[in-house]
Amino acid sequence: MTSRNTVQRSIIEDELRRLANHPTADEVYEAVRVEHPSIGRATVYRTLGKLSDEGKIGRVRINNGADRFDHQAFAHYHVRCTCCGRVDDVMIPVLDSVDETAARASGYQITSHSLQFDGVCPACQQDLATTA
Amino acid sequence: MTSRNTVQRSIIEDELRRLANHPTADEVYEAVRVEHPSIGRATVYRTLGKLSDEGKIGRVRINNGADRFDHQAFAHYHVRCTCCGRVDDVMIPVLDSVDETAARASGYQITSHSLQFDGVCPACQQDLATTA
DNA sequence: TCTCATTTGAGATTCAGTCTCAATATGCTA
DNA sequence: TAGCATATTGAGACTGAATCTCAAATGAGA
Repeated sequence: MTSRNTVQRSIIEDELRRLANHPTADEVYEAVRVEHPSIGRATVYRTLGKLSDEGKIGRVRINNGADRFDHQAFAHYHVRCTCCGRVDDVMIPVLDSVDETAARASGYQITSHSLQFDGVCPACQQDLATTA
Repeated sequence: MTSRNTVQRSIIEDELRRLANHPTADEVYEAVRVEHPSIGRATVYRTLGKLSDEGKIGRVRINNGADRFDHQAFAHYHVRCTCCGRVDDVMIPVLDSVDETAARASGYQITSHSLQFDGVCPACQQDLATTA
């Protein structure tokens, strides 16, 4: 018995799936609280962390901001809009070969890499264009 | 008059250059304090931030840890050892073309990307081999 | 040298996340 | 189906990193 199926765990999983678009742990917490006010903040943080360790969900580490969670578990990259903060998927092929290249260049045994883009989302591009 | 040459600023720059290997802001602060105990922590954080904004030094954002600063300003990637936490340079060519690819895939106007490797450094590989 | 906007230092504050620990709930065993 | 060992929860304290506030100090143009 290493991992138990608790009510909280499935509530949190469901909420993440419902929110769909890369919420922070705190956003999940607030969303969950609406229906289940007794759930604790630590539980949400703990559970999201555990689920991502188990590979059931993805965790997107944001430079200079709270981690975000992704109901899609498979490996893919992300962009963050530097204007509004939203985070989207970037569906380009995963760069497998860079790990090998980096290993040769550094002497490290590379276990993974993380690649994140910064940019301006379509909506903010629009806003900037009309404001200017 | 937008930016002044203060004593503190050059002390901090010198110390970063002396430390050479990707210290955190707090490590720079502690190092600076040895010779200049009156310098403030906020000043060190502020100054390192400003220098990196100006492009005079590099800032390495570490997943799940304090930012590190790099006296080398030109763009290059980094690896972090998951055992001992040290950070090293990865001297491989910068992937310019991914920005274009990501822009097409996402609709974002990409301004930059950050790529960070995780792995095991040569020293820790050695340790693991002898311990096992 | 005067003047004044920029910068500093000390400490409070924020933010994200983890830890503690008693109480609770899960699920194995009988 | 009850008993039990232990994993998990919830509340709030705590941590680490970084920023903010504001009075005092200081750089540099005039």
